[in-house]
Amino acid sequence: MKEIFSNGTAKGRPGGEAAPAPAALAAKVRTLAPSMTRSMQRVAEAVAADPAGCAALTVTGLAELTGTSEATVVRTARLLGYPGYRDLRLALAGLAAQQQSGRAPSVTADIAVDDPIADVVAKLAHDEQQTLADTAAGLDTIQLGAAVTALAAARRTDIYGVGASGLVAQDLAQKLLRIGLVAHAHSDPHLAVTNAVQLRTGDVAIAITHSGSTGDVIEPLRVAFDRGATTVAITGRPDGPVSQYADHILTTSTARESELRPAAMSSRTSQLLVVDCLFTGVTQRTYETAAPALSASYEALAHRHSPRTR
Amino acid sequence: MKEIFSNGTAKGRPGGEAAPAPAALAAKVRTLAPSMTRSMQRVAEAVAADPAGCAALTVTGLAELTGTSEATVVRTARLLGYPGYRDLRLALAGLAAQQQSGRAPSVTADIAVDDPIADVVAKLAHDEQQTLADTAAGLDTIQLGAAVTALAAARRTDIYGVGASGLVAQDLAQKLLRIGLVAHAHSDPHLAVTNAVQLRTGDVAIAITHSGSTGDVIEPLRVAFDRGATTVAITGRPDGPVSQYADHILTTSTARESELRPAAMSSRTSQLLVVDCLFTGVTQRTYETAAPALSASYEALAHRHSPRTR
DNA sequence: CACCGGGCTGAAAATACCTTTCAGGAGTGA
DNA sequence: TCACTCCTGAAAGGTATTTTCAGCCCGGTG
Repeated sequence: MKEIFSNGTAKGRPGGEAAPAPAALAAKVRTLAPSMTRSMQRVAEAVAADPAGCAALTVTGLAELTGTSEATVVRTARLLGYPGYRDLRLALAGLAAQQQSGRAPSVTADIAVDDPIADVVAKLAHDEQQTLADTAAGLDTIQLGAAVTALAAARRTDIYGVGASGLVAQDLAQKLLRIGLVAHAHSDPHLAVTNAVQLRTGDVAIAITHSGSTGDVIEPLRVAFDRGATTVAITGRPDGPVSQYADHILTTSTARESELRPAAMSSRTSQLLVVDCLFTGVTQRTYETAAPALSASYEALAHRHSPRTR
Repeated sequence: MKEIFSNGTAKGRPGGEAAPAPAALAAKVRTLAPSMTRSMQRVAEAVAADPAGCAALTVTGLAELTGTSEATVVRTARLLGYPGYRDLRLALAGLAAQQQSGRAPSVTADIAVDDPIADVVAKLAHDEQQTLADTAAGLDTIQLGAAVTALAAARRTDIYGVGASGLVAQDLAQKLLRIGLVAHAHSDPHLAVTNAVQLRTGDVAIAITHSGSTGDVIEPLRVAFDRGATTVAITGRPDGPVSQYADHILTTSTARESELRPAAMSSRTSQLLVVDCLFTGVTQRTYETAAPALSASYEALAHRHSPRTR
């Protein structure tokens, strides 16, 4: 056709969308899995389970292996952020090579009801570490940078979260207050909406929801969006309803969950890392005012600690 | 040696030598270069010089780049031990990935004011992972087990925490409520004390304070202790004042902190891991009642999530 | 100097592979 | 039950890779 280097892959990154995903493929699979259809999940699963093996297969081979069709394989590759299967396969080969050299056994079984307490500690710690690594790998630094910029310049910031995410929202609010910003966390949906109405261009609204479809936080974000505020979504489902009102989307990773390890646990870890990144970014950006504010709040609290404990 | 099948097809000969060449590609190129024709040398040279770049090219692209033809590229790939160009390209992608991973930005360094956002993410994630590892290693499983036992049998549980630790306290309370226990988090010191008075033997009181000397949480713990309740302290300073009223002490780790990474950040991570361990332990211990309670709360919340996103 | 043969080379044909289209069909909500 | 949406795979349609083959360069030879 018109292209000379048709599939050339060209470094060109037009819209600046999903990253080609280097090593964070397993994480991406887990993040996107819920939004996949059954057949696509089968493909994604096979890919995540054995990158090296899949890299050796053609589209047809992988389709047969998973009992699906070539079309489905290509669709899955697209969903994972690649232009087509060819590129997914290249990435897979890279991943396989890394694993080969990395040699990480990490035999992490699920937590069982009869696990001794020491095993529980080890497994929980390991899982949370994994969640952190996945989140860091999957976080879009462009989006993050944009959110930081907006926060640093905001007249005021409203943060919405309910349930477990509500605590994360409060954590972020506490942090931002400490560096002299005007931030408030809302977990009451009604108050959140009534406050959102006050926002205007230049202000920032942040919605935190793992599922991406929590009506109670989507509604205030929508209001803020309509009022012209800069809106940010911190969610594990970037394709969820919340995203349609978000100027910037920060994706948290979705870790394996089980009965003894509810989603709320890993999503919280992931969300907090994102929150820390936002906070640190803003602190850097506004260092001149943030540093003295931090010191001041630190000193003010010193009095609350009784006898000095050396 | 003489040629096997001059220009014969000779579809792969498994039994022979021909290693697929993992990472020793540059070496192979040098070894085989003398036996190559001029055009093939040009191709081999390009491949050795920029594996990543070549991996992004199609056979046609690489032919143009080297000023040769597709046929020559394929011949070169064969000479290097691959069945065809496709496989050489996969190997190249793997090689590129390995090189890529080789350069890890000194992630252990402190966060600087002018660090690019990507470094901030990496460093924060790394630090939190470190904190988790430290906490898991330092946690006394005997004390933890004792605390779990007390919680599982408690008539009611009060949890005290202020500031950042207050959020952790709420997190624990939320979790315990979800498995059918009676738990409440207090961040108001006055209310905490008035509630503590209601506790009696068999009940549990938990104080969360990083410094170990936060008067606002020590006071209610003291009251609870005096009333005969089982008391637990989650603190980073096991030698602090809070410990004198604690039956069980769970130690959180104190990670390196800096201006851009206040203690509150790592202490929170550490505290949350301990909280998760407590929660999981209690869930195991009371599985018969906890499991249905968890399912029930999960289902109750499903309604709060708007349109199904599949 | 003319001729010849071997084998490198790239254009083009042939094939394998990847992508797109499209219609049937399962699942869902009314 | 019916209408509807959207998943799904078969097959058509394109690209990329591989193979074939004729031309050409080069050195050797009469």
